[in-house]
Amino acid sequence: MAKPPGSTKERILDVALRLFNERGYDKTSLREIAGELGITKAALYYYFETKRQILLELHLRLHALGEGILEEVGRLDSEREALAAWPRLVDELIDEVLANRELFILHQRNQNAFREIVDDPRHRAANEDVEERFRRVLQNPAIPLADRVRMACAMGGVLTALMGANALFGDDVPADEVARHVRAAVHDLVRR
Amino acid sequence: MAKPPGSTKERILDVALRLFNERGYDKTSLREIAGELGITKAALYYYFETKRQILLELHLRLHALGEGILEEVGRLDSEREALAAWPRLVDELIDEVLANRELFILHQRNQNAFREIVDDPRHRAANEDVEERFRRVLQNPAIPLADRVRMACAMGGVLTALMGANALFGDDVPADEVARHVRAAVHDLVRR
DNA sequence: GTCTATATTTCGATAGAC
DNA sequence: GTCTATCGAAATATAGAC
Repeated sequence: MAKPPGSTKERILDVALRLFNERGYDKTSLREIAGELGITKAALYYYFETKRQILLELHLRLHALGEGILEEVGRLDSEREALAAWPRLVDELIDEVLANRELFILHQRNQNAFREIVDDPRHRAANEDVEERFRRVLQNPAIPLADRVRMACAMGGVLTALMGANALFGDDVPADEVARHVRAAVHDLVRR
Repeated sequence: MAKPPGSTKERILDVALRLFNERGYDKTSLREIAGELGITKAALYYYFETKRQILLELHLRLHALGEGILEEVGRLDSEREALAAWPRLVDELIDEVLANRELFILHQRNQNAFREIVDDPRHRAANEDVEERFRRVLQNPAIPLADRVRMACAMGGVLTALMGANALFGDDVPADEVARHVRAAVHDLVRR
């Protein structure tokens, strides 16, 4: 499952991630990706069947990233458990966004593109349980709607403030300082 | 500036908005837009010079929407003024998102597409002062970073929870109830 | 594994009749 | 103001040599 980190396939994915974020998935051609790697477009087809597969593999990277946190989310059945766990889960989300900013930005900026891969069997297998787990919390009637809304707001706030940190607050603000404030802010949201 | 609400041009914009949200800007062809209106692709070019112009006009709709709120933001120079005004400004944002959900979703889901129009002179004229006004608040060193981060988190939370309300909390939750909880939640963020 | 060359499709945009 | 017909560009994807 974990590919050697210098392999051509991984280098393709790294370049694709960067270009998808710079120009958007639809406006990035395979020719451009290949060009940055010093190979030709045709060579990409040795590693990926279609352009979508490249996007899919990047999506699976995000999945792999969140497996630990999601497994925990899935076990939060009762109101008491969920409310107690959320501050810690939000902290983990913050850490992961900081460590994998590009990957999160890809998903934020290419939401329409990702709708193409939802039918792919590889995506379905990896995603069905994820959605199920999230539903167990955010659509759980045992938890008051007010608290579920606060959880969603916290997640949205974390993503907005961290992914757009430089654009929002200026290029000179230290990322760790922003992160510290985000942590404090959203903790006020999820802890009663 | 305000076009008759039943005119062909407005109907084109309405259909385009819907299709851009359903399939994404890049994957929506002019042929599809025309087809939904019962006209041909060539007829669209009587109203718009390019496909981008359609996206631009939709962007200007959002601008027109936020003029009132933005004018107020621009006047918030001091820390005291800004902190005092934010709860009310967040409330106005909530109202506008509720009243114009499709328009906000367009911008959330097609961030890459909008980067094509930043160079358009019509966009620059409308946008430069907007960014300037936001910078006056979110990049104002007179306001503690902690508070600016809270403001950004509040905005992100509002957008996430309201635009994704059905997907997040289920199709059966009443929108106004979600809005009420969002209001309460983000008020905890921006008021100290 | 990587190349050259090409097939195929689709799209944005234009010309000109009505 | 809307149409038919078409152009030209660019993209994904494939075939087959090396």
